[in-house]
Amino acid sequence: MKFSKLYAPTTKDAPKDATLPSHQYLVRGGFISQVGSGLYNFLPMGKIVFDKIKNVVKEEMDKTGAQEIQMDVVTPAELWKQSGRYDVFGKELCRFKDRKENEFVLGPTHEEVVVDIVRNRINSYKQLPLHLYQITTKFRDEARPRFGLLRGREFTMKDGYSFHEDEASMKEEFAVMEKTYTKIFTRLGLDFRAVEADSGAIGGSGSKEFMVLAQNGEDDIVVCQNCAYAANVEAAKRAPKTTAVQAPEANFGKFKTPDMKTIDDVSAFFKVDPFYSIKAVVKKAIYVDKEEVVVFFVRGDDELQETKAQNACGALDLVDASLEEVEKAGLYAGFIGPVGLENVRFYIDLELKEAKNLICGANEVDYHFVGVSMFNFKEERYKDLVSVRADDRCACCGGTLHVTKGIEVGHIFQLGQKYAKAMGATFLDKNGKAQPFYMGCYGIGVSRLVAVMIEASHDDKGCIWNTQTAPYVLDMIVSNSKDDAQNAFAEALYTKLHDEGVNVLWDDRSERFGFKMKDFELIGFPYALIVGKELEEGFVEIVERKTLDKTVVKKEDAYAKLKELLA
RNA sequence: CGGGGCGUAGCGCAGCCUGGUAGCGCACCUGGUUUGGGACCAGGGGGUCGAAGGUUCGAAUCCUUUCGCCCCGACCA
Repeated sequence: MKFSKLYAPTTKDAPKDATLPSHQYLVRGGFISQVGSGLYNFLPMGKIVFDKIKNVVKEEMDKTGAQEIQMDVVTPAELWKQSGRYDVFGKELCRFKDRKENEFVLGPTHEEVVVDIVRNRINSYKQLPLHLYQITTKFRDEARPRFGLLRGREFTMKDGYSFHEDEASMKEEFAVMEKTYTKIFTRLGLDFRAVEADSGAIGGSGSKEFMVLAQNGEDDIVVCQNCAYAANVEAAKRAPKTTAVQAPEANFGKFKTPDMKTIDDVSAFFKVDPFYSIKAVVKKAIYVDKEEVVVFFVRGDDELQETKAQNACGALDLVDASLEEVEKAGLYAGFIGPVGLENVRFYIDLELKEAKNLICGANEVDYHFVGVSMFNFKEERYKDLVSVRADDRCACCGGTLHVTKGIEVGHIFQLGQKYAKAMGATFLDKNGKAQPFYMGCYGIGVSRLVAVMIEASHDDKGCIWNTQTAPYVLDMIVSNSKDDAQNAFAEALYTKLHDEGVNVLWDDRSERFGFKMKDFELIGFPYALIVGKELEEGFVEIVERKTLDKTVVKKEDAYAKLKELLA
């Protein structure tokens, strides 16, 4: 490709709303252009990069025997009503009606559609397992699109769905996908971790996220310094917390604690470490048909993890409860405790089970209990509720846990029979009995990966692509476009490389040297060949984008050297 | 969804407070000089000032409504 013909509108200035490097450089480098909130066009180079990433994903998926299909972006609302997600999904689900007033949705994911595809067509266990996937457009009406391609509303995802006769087969495919995803992200040259994750509203049991470690990640991940344990904070576990501080020995009793509403107030008053107190967090849980105030109890020095809390009570959503709602539920803010608490749904963190010598609210204004022991609560009240933090201990090996930022690029789920059951999709098993399918589902954010590649690899001059994903692997810069000798040398080499199928760009524009170099650095081709004034003495230069190191080579050696670098 | 900000040329902005019919930098076009780090000189094109309504002799500027975009938070399969 000649640069003079390439539509790559590069700019010196970034759009003012671009805050992340990936967003700035992809726009400045002429890869993408914004057309609306969370909506982006891919320009020629953006499309090349996108296709390269997509091909890596496709190749690895095909190797596993998964078959590519394409489902419609527009899907009838009826399917969503069958699965029950029409009401559950919330405003992210973009709904609309056609001219005949029929209801549709823009697919944010395709479990319903794929179940409809196999329903009544796969009738026997002999036809299983089956894995269908697609790489297509999705639409989610995000509350707040941001970060360019990282959180757009329209995006491209690889989503695969597998069908199985039993749980064991489902788990096998899950393991295959974990390996496959590892291959894909390794091929793309990314620094990533597979982490334990919350399944969210999609449902199912086991789930793992693939996180690229990056400063600007949206997710917090807990990583053990000692062993392989890694998890999203939403699902992270830890070894039960302990303390060296002496427990306050006291008989059970009620004490007046005027106006002491915080853990700090109370622990200072009783001169007791917050570890030995119980913190109450009041939330309003929202269900399909009702709203309800729910109380969560954790140690005084712990924090509630909201996703865990939401899972504990099975709510669609948790929001902060207003003071008014708290009072209406018969609670006294600042003096709430599990002992004697009635008529309110509540949950207690697992680590408080059988704990002794605690202080908690007495459910009476200006009073706290001391010497509380946690014995007589029902088993189902105990749930994992705490937010794991840096320096907590690993549940697997006791090592120190650290917290780092990650960008989710892949997520694999074991869905079980949830969708097949809801939608009546069954097959006949070996005993001739109708069974709902066991399903797995596996996603990769393909368009998001375009941005992630840059988030993970850039400097203050621009993008740094690797040869696997670069729009062009080599940028040939003719320093003086009026110089016949330089042009002739460049053209000969360009033609040779081009004919051999090397993805090379020839900057033949009549711009000055510095201008072309800046574009090379901004766009971030892995290598540049500079054909300049030293050609007269028989030399050209090869520049590596990553290090910006320049190597002078004899002009007749340039071809061999480039072939070696680009191999 | 709560709080805030911004819409003036392709991009980045000034002008608005105190109304008088629009300007700067970059980009673009023509000619010339230049050619190893985003050149220089000369000339030139391009904006119904987001939209609608109102006040006024007169509105980018004041008032009302509306649309869009962005930031912080909540949210985020």
